[in-house]
Amino acid sequence: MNDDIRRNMSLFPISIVSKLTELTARQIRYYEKHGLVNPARTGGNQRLFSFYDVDMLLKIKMQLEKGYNLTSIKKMILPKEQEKKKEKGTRELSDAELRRMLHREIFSGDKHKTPLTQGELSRFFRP
DNA sequence: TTTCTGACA
DNA sequence: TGTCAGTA
Repeated sequence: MNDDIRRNMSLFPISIVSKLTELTARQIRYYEKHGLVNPARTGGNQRLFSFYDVDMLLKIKMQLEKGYNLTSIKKMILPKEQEKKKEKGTRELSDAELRRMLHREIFSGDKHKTPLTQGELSRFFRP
């Protein structure tokens, strides 16, 4: 299995993505409506987000914190999304490492909350 | 129980 | 953007 597949494999529901990105489900759905992310759907019409989507949301959040409004961000990100999908990654990632990291992020009881920031996730694919 | 869509404030 | 309703 290569990185591209892993990156685009849909894995988590909105609740998980919400925790990972610290965005509300409302915001995530709103961004999707505006085409900033394109999660897959389950048979029951549930959204399934991939690492790619999560990374994208983290970038959006970054810009938001920089003071950009959604429409500016949309113009910045939508064109870039096309380029990125063409990029080729050859890095072999450690599944164990990735799972440990995700497990910590997803199931950590609010004790040692370590929110992900832009790049934290993508570094597993592009060292 | 969780998520989904649409709608109002 | 938060939140409520009515579903699936």
